[in-house]
Amino acid sequence: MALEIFDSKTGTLREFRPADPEIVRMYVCGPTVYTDAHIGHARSYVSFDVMRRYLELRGHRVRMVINITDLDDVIDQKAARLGEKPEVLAARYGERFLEDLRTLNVRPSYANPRVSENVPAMIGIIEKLNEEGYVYEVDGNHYFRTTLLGGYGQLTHERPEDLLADEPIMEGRENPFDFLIWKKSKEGMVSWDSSLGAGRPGWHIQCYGIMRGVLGDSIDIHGGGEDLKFPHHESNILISLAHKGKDAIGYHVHNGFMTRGKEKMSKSLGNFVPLRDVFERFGGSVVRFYLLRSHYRETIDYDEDDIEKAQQDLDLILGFEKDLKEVEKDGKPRGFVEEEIARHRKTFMDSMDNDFDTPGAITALLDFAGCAKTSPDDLRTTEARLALGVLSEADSVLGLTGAD
RNA sequence: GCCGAGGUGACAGAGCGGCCAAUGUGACCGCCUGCAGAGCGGUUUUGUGGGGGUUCGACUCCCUCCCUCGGCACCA
Repeated sequence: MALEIFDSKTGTLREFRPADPEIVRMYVCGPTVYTDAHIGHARSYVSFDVMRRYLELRGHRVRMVINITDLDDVIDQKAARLGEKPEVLAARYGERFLEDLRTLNVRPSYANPRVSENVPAMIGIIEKLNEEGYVYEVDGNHYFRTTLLGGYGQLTHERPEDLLADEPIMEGRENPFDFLIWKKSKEGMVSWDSSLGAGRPGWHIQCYGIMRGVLGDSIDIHGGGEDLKFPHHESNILISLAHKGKDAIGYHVHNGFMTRGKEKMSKSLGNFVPLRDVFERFGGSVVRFYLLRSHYRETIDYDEDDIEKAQQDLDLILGFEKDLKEVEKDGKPRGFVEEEIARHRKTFMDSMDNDFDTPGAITALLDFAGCAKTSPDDLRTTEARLALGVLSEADSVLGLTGAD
């Protein structure tokens, strides 16, 4: 069976075929680091980590990049409020974010580039776009001209006019979809020199610039939360069309949201759950397992009772593994036959092939553990070893152990 | 309004046309135990949002309606 991935752009499952069979390139939009991550962030990075791990189990080499957005107005604002330098504040939260990823047992990325470290590459792209007429200035700020290309709305599957709010925000722009690509420098802002004057790159070009700079001209998977589809990823596609004449993304993948009391977690509603609060009660492995009990595109309504259930399921699987290790050593009967082992492995892999269906994959493991208890056959050492091999594969994908 | 994703037992969550509506949790009953827990064995909930259609046969495909969540310019 072949791996199929749901591509947001086509809205369909598509068989996964990387541009370069040797190396799969993944780029996941990282957080803006002005505060600590919440459970929703964890969900996103765990989801993409599992994809990466599964691709690796299938024999691919994967270059996964999660960027860190350390240049942004909200960072500046918070830093000003605290009376510290924006770059210091961003560095601190950036480090804390990477710590959180480790706690969640997210495999180390190929790179975690900061926006601030990649500005020269972005300036190069912006200047080129400017020369080619894609950029115009309004009051010192520079905007990307979206109307030249058409094709806006590819990800959202909407006509641009339907995307408009009641009162389009113009701010002197030619078109409401045009976006800030170069923000002019002002007091307290970290800035760079360019042919467009002193300033810094806008959000959309930041991601695009890093992606191209670190991974090259062809990215297999571009991921992020579903809220990033519009306008962020939509704008990224436009930049790519202007810059290279095509959208260089193979598969646009978006994870679903965390809600709390059925409402989206957000700062304004005050219902977000800081990840570090969760870690006080539950280990990283458990939180991770909890998130993976739902498919990555489903909405998860945050519920600590469910985390406790996840803990129980996880204990069941880990207990099974422990039993197997004992059997492997002393041959105590406990068992099933080889066909059972192969069957459960197949279910696991088939589930993962189905757009990374981790709930199905986890079920296969629970079923595996259950059948081992009730089967009348004696388990031989060789079978224990086989079964442990399957669990080990599963663990390499789900990352059940090794965190905390 | 436009676009997207969904609606399966108490909860989570599979099923991709017949092989079981899976699996785990919960609850209940036993065994075990000085008690409890763990473990083991067993039992359990009028469960597939409504209505049409296709089919010998639909949770599974098609149409339609209802409902939920999300996006519509800060957002993972």
